[in-house]
Amino acid sequence: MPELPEVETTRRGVAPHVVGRVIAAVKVRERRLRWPVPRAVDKLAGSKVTGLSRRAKYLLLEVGSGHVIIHLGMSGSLRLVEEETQWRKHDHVAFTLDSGKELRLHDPRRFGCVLYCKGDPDKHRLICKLGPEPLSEDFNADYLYGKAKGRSVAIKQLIMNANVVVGVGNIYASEALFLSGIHPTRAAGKVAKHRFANLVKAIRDVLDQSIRMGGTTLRDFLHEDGNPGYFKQSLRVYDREGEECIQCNSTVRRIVQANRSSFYCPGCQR
DNA sequence: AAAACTACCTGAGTGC
DNA sequence: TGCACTCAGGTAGTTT
Repeated sequence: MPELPEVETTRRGVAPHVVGRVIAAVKVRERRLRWPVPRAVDKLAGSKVTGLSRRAKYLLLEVGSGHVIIHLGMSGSLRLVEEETQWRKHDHVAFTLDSGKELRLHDPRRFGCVLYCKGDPDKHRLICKLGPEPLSEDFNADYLYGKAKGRSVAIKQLIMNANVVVGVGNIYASEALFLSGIHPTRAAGKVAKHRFANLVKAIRDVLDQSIRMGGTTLRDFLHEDGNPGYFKQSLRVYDREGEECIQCNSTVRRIVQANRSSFYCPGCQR
């Protein structure tokens, strides 16, 4: 389940192999992703890739006149393979490069997308309403406090809301709340003002650490080269229900919020 | 406006 | 072994 660190790790792994290359062919095997892959994507054969950036969990492949917007959904991954490599089940889209390599999107659950955006991607409907990047200076204690003020929604749901801040998925939300000692069900508006600095720092730290470690691996995430990341072992509460807290003698609990698992320590988080 | 809920999808895991 | 079932989760879109 790619979260922001996995997407960033993918971007860094893939970029050197695609930027500056010409797309020799586009192959679409399965158009039915979250939204149908538009024909405009097929027509990019012959275009040069001039950049690969990221906004939230969207990868933006810059081509001559616009961008290919790629989202990995929950089960997607991008791999670079030789053009002759046998297609795997659930490989849906491939960009063949003039180097002979191919960038392939693999996504069993097909929650991801491959779209084309002409012009400024920041104006695209999927991107224009997004909140700040968590690692940018725009995301700070004052900002988050302002967003939380008067809100009754649980703090965990607030930090997972992409209109508030992007890139905080289910795993890192639990981790960041543990690090900052905040109970996941606490109403956002009832979190004391002084705690937002800790929460912002925790979100930054957990994402930054994960990027540096190459992304968490859980279930079906694989790096672009097919090797798993190594962050799972350093998760502090996520998927540790029933285990002892790493910093007190309490037992990690699992609850369900908005149909998602939340893990927390009842001793450390209030 | 905010919050709650639904839909999309497949594979892994569990219980019978 | 196989079937039925639950769960996992990002996020746009719809309903309350």
